[in-house]
Amino acid sequence: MLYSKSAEYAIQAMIYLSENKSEKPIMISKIAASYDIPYQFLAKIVQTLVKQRLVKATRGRNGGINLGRPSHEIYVNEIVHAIDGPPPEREQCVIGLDLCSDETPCPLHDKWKPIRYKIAEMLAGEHLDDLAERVTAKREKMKK
Amino acid sequence: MLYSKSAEYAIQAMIYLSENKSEKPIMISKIAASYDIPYQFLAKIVQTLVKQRLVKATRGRNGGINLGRPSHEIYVNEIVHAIDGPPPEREQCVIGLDLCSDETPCPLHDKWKPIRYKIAEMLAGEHLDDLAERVTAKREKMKK
DNA sequence: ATTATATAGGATTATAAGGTCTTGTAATAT
DNA sequence: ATATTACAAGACCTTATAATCCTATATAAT
Repeated sequence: MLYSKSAEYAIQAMIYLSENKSEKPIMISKIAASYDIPYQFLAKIVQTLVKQRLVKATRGRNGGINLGRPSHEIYVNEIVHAIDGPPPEREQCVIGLDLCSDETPCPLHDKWKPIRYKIAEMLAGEHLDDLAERVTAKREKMKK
Repeated sequence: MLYSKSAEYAIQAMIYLSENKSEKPIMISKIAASYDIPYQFLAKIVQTLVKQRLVKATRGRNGGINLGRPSHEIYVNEIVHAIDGPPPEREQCVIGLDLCSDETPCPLHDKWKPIRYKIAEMLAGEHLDDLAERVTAKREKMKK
């Protein structure tokens, strides 16, 4: 809906890294198993994250991946853009009408614009530390 | 984003019908040309709209299509559901976490829920008459 | 009746996203 | 040194959406 399946997996993987902070690298296969993501596919996604410096990879025995930066400095929209590419320059019209803009708005324009803004705000306002914390809290709650 | 390309074309076509109200049927090819939609593709989409009774088709010479009901009684979400199928029973989590619900919310849950509601509200609140009127107004504005 | 014209609909192709397979390469424990 | 382990990366397969092709069928004008 808001991003591709790949980006979704990337977010999940990075939440995992954030939850399991450790000096030692964490294996991609472990993350894949934990979130039930196809291993090979996640490995590919991680390659992109590495190139974008969102995660650091350590090769070889005892290798794995770590966050590229502290978890409170990584925001969800960064992950999405790293995987799905940057957002379009000119936001496109909801009903695909050419020449739709603030000056000549399409019929849904005025209702859609604030919603689109809210979405961007949501993704830009959440950092990994936040997410991981709440996932952990959720796990606790579910044990009961 | 909110619906498939097919649904987008369907909305455009029905706006056209709403703008050009007439007793006589309007040709699919004319609509396709007007909105730059691949003709054969639109024809196929229209077949579905006909089955769902959102438009009425008249075959043969001088044939074409008309709205199935008055334009002020047709809402955008009906068109979307007719083409893309009905919305899922259980709304799915934004970051794809299983077991995400109001009771055990995922990290983005509280921010996403009201946005999702706004979107549904937007699509359910706009009827064709409204849209067509504004498209017409827009055309006028652009002439200047 | 015949012909032109428009939708109906099955079969097929194109493209992109999602997912798998296989081999290469770096690091380290032995 | 060498075997093992884990990421890197290219080629390939699968599925869904988007788009096209071709023929059938209905209808109205001639």
